Amino acid sequence: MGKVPAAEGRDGVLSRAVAILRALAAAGPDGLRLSDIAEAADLPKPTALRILRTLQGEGLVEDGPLGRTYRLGLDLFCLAARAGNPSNLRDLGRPAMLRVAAAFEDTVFLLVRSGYDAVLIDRSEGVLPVRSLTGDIGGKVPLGLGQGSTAILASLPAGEQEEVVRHNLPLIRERGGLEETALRTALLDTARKGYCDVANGLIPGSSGLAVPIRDRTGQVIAALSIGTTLERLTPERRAAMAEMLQREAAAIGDASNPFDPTLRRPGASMQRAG
Amino acid sequence: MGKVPAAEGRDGVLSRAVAILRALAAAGPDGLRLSDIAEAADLPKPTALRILRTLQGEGLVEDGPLGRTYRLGLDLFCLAARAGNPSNLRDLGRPAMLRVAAAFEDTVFLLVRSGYDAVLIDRSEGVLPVRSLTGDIGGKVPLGLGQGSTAILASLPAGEQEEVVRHNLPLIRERGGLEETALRTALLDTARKGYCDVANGLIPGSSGLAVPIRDRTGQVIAALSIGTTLERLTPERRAAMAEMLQREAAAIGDASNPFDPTLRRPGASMQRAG
DNA sequence: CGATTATTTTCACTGAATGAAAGTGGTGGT
DNA sequence: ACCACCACTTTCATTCAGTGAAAATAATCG
Repeated sequence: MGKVPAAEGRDGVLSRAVAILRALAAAGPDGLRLSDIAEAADLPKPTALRILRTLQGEGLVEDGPLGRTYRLGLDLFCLAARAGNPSNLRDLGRPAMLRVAAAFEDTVFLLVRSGYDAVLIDRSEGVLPVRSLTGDIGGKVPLGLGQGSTAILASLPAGEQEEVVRHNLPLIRERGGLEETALRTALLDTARKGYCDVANGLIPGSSGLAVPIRDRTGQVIAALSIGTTLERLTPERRAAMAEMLQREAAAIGDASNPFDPTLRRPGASMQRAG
Repeated sequence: MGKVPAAEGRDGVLSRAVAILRALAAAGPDGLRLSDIAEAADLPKPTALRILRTLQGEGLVEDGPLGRTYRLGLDLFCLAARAGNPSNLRDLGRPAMLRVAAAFEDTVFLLVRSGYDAVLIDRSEGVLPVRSLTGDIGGKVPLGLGQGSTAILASLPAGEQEEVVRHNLPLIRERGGLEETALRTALLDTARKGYCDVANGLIPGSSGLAVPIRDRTGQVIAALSIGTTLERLTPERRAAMAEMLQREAAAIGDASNPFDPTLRRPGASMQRAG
């Protein structure tokens, strides 16, 4: 009869179903076979099968390309397309992104913070395809890896920033980002200038520039970022980009709803508005 | 007792949870209160609450902007970002879309068929923002409304096309599309030319051009579409666009996996591989 | 074709899910 | 300040949805 509040039970069909969905998401578009799913979600096969059938009935899962495989379905895509829009950021940001992309003909990214990560929620392509660290829309990067992500980290309150840095440093190092000293310098630099242009050159020749987006209470909620190449990032363009990004970011922040609990700190996961 | 196979039960926590997710998706980014959710999903409040809590624990649902509201969470967005990629179409299509967008500086859309509808699964913006019928990524249009959607419909086998037309005509008419005669003419015209440029002028001044994407078996699976304005659609540009779209669509189709069961006909919704 | 491995069905059991009812908290009217 | 109202939350006895071992069936491979 443990009434432990944080008893993150892995039982209940619902949690199991979500585990299956996660397993399918982790797999590619070719899908997974029942056995793989059962193993990945740590479920007996009959149970996995029953859940898959139900999900399939709901359209969230569909048959994969090769016979007897399963993958995430179109309905799930449609359903979730309207998710991940905290403070209406996606809608508010779209026009700004288009303007920036049109002005510089480079790719523009919109990232929101989620715990220790930043999630890419929108993108507007420029003339040349730029590879983003997050992979595609919906992808995550640890805060501190890449310009947008670093712009967010640099704008967090000191305590929170410290916690995130401590948590993410191993990940950042592992993925070829900055060392601790360089990262801390970059954070200070970003905070001072109001934009981030550290070349944590993960993709050789690539670079970018990002600014934090703050709501009206001053809390960082997102970042607006440009991805480009080193040679296109001339001093003049850099200045113009920084100026425009800051202007657009301010406009987005002003328009966003300040009363948004999505800025939950990573540590405190159970604040009830009691 | 009842062993009715098609007993699409609305019971089972899973189905109930999905009903709740659907309700939340239908609501805007401001979220819904418990009472509204319970009503929308046709569930008693305690049940709805319990499910919401579990979903929230999984990150699929989060607190809304105003106190005591719920909305779809970021995790759902991340999860589903990798869904809706039948035949790997999204990945295969991306480079083609970028090329087309760069060539004409107009917005490019990638639509896949889903039953009686077409779903927008990707978009690459041009210089001027074009409003798409589907709203945003993840949005649906009935087949036969808009160029991309019509390109798909025109390429279906006769019987299937007929069924879809009969099913969708009321919807199309209601939403300001073509009348039956005009639609049928447009379908023939599209099939003959290999691309669709009917100006079912839903958005005045807007127009576009679309081609079907067929897999190697010849089945239509998607459409590649350009959205532009009437004055930008000069005869020369139209010809160049049609040529390029057809070339790119053919390349995508050749690269796609032909053994994909996603081309399920709208009628047969319960084909079990027994 | 037979051996192996994956999928699916069956079924007796059980605890997860249920929802009526009671309790708590917050909001607005006077 | 008070009360009346409505929304949210907790409790708990009931029961049926979910479970998974085992067996049957189907696919795969050498």
